[in-house]
Amino acid sequence: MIAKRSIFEHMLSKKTKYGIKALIYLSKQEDKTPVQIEAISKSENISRKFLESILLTLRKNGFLGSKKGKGGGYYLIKDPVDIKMSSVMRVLDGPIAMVPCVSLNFYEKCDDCPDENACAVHNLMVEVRDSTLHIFNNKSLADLIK
Amino acid sequence: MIAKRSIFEHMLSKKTKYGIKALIYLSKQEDKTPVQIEAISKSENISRKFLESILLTLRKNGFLGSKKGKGGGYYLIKDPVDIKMSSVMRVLDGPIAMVPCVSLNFYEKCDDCPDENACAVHNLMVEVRDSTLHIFNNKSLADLIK
DNA sequence: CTTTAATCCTATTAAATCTATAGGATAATA
DNA sequence: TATTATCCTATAGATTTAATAGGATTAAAG
Repeated sequence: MIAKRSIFEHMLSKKTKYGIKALIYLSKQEDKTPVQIEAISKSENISRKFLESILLTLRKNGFLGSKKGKGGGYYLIKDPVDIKMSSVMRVLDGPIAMVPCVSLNFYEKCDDCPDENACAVHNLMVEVRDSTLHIFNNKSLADLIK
Repeated sequence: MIAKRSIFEHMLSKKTKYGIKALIYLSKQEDKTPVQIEAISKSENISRKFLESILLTLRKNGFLGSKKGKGGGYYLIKDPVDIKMSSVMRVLDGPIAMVPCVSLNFYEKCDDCPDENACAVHNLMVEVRDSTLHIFNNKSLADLIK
């Protein structure tokens, strides 16, 4: 009874998806009062501990600020307009797409491919990379919430 | 010493990549004489047994024909012009991208998401799906080899 | 100054998936 | 009948993702 997978199934890891949802949640807050993990977790149906690690990553990478102790929590420290989806996805990593030989930031040569300029698969994936990146580069958190 | 992954790393599984390479190899044959797995395996640096299972899948899905016994092997039974990349990728499955809730063919609801029309992540991924699918739908095996 | 509430941090487990291999069954050729 | 090659199913190994555990740290409140 396992549903067959589509070619689009795992572009977005749960980690990244949850991260974006948390960012959306935080950007909808009226003021910049810290919000507790628990609140976001419940509202968005995300495992408390898993979300904790995700928010930690977002904080360490300059998206969120935090406050410890009573009344503590997380809050956005960037303007949603300045948070590009591509940067969020890079930070939360998760394998989203394609082959390493096509990566701009973390290029890696394919073991099997002697000449990638002559590799038709490579060139196809470059095309997909560019179109996808174009979308993620031009979509901000602010765009997502409107 | 593990290289950090990019957001584009695993869009294309090795299975699919090898499958496309095999199809390209076969489409470059002069005549339709069967080619043995071994020959493709060596030429493209693909594990013999792994490739065997991939070719089997391609045959069962109408891309290849085969012949057993001496002088046997695989051969293309469709015109490269009629082999769309999207259909190859669907057949060889491999998790390529995105979230199941965005799949046209194998839709699946997200556990965490009560209303996906209101889900900003969902809508973002629909956009990426469409742009990627557009490329794969309009790229044939024939396009790849020229 | 003690209690309580929250994040911080590292490590580890569990589950899923992809990659690859094994080994024999089947079929075709010579 | 020997040889060559695909057919087929099962399984092992490796990698990655998802999730959990448990305590350390910090801050507020009384």
